[in-house]
Parts: sequence; C-alpha cells; structure tokens
Amino acid sequence: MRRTRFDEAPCPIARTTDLIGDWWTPLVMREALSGVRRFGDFVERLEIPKAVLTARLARLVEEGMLDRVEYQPNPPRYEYRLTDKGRAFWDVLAAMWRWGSDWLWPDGVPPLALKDRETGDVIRPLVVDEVTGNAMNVRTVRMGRNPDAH
Amino acid sequence: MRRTRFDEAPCPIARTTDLIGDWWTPLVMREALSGVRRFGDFVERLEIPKAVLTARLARLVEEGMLDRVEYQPNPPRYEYRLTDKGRAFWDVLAAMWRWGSDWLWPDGVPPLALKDRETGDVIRPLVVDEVTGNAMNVRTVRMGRNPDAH
DNA sequence: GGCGCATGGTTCGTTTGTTGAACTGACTCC
DNA sequence: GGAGTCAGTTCAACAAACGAACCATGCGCC
Repeated sequence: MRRTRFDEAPCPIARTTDLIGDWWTPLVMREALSGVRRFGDFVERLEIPKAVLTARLARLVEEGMLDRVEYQPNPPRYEYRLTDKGRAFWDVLAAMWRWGSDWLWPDGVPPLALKDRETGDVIRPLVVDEVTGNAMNVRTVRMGRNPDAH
Repeated sequence: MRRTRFDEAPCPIARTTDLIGDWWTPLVMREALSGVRRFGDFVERLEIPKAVLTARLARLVEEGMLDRVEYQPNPPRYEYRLTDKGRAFWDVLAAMWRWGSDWLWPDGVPPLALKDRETGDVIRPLVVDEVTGNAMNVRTVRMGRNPDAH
C-alpha cells in the first residue's frame, strides 16, 4: 500500500496533508492536545495498534510536533510532550471540529461540545481572515504567488 | 484487516478524520474548491492513480460533499460539483493552509499565498471563537457534554 | 466506413501499510 | 521468585495504493 508523498509540495495544504493525512495522526494529536503523554494511554484511549502508534509518534517527533522525553531512568521510560508546533496544530483540529459538528450529524447535534475551561461557555470555532476578521469564503479567495517569497 | 473506521464516533474530529483521513481526499477537495470538476482534470493536476480517484470521488459523492452530474448524454459524461457541505469544507483546508504556511517552511515562506480575489490582498486564515472573536487556544478549551444534545 | 482522438473510467500484478495477537526486556513491589 | 507495569517489537494475514494497460462510447475527418 505504498503512499505518495507531498512533503516537498509548494502548497501548504499538500504538505500538511503529507504530515497528518491518515486516519490515526489527527486522533493522536487530539489526545496529545487533551493532555495525553504516555504510550499506554494513547493505546488505551484510541485502541490503536501499538505498531501503528510507534510509527505515528516517531513521525510526529521527527517533524517536531512532539518531543520524546525520558521521564524515568530505570527502566528508561519515555513520554511525548507537545511542542509549540504541535500546540499550534489545535487550530486545524478546531476547524475540523466545527465542520464535523455542522455537517456530520444529519439527525441532530454531536454529543460533545468545546467549552471555555473557565466559564464553561460553548466555543464555536470559526475561520476568519486575520486582517479583516471576515469569515472565510472560497469564492472570494484564490491561490497566488506569495509576495513575501524570495 | 480493513482500516479502522470512526464514522460513528461521538467526536467531530474523529468523524471528520474518517472522511478525509488519507493523503488524497484533502487534495481532491482542494482541487474541487479551486473549480476542478472533471475526472481527467483531477488526474492531470494531482497525478493521482485513476482507480484511487474513482474510489475517493465515490466516497465524497456518497457523503454529500460532491454531486456527480451528467454534463453530456452521448456518450454519458459526468462531472463532480461541490455541494454546500463540500464548500463549507474550505474552512478546514484554510486552517491547514495557515498552519502549514506557519510551520512547514522552516527556511522561509511558502511560494504560494491566499489572496482576496478582488483586492489581491493576502489573506491569513485564523481560527477564532465565533462568539468572542478570540483566537483559539487549547489551554483555555476543553471537550465536554453538548448542552444542546438530546 | 475506418481512424484517431476525447473522456471517464476498469482491470490487474506488485508493493507496501495496517491490523491484532503474541512476545520482550527492564525494573518494582510483595 | 512471581506477578505486575510499561514501552515498545515481531509476525502473519490481509487490504489498499500504485501505475500501466486496457475498455467503451461517440465524434470529426478523410
């Protein structure tokens, strides 16, 4: 089942897809972002085959989304800690959360919601343009040469 | 050993991952959102194996992200048109675009940028809370029971 | 009326990733 | 010294991805 790579693509979507474009990596990141650090906890919470988890964690460490840190010397035991890069990835998962909530429960509403940790208010992620604050819309956007390139 | 499915998961991230968690579907959607409709154009632009494209398009049609529309009767020829659900998926790709731009060009900046179709201004997608307008941040968020459920 | 071209696929052999169960190795606690 | 903990590795079966070849229908051209 060999797999085509996009890690050298000129498009940020393609490179991101290369990194997280499988059915386990986003869930591993979801767990990591919920505070999971240990191999056994990932296995238990996701029911992911251990061999697959080993491979995914290795890639995420290699890509700098997680750090593999020894948390006890004897016997050596390692845990996986989020880096800034990994933490920033939350935005992508939040966008997936919103779209999934809006479109993948045809007969109602998902049982889970995102909430503010302090106030408990429901949070609804929305993708906007940082400058104008306007919601995204494909029709008003195009891809073009980056004026800051070179 | 079929791949593990998450389409009945209670978590929107998991269901979304089930749908787009592979290395072609996000790119097929990227092309669809750039206006590509025809089988041959997807093949040409992505260099995707035709059998794989056939499978991906079938899934996207089944899930209601694309419509398969006959655009000529003799010989019958079909094209793939975005639905509202598919168009809404742009937000997820925009979040991936932003994260990829920020983190996957360690030695510079990607050659491509998103621009406003009218003004040409560079657009930087950002994920915020719809109510407060504040940027997302994992640390201030938790997942919990949806108060609107049931 | 036969020939090549366009288009939207299907078929198929090979390669490679996924799965899940069994196993490992270093250490601790009793 | 036996059971338990934990972070993995190994292995065999299977399924999916790859890419090249092939197919089917109709069109315009000579």
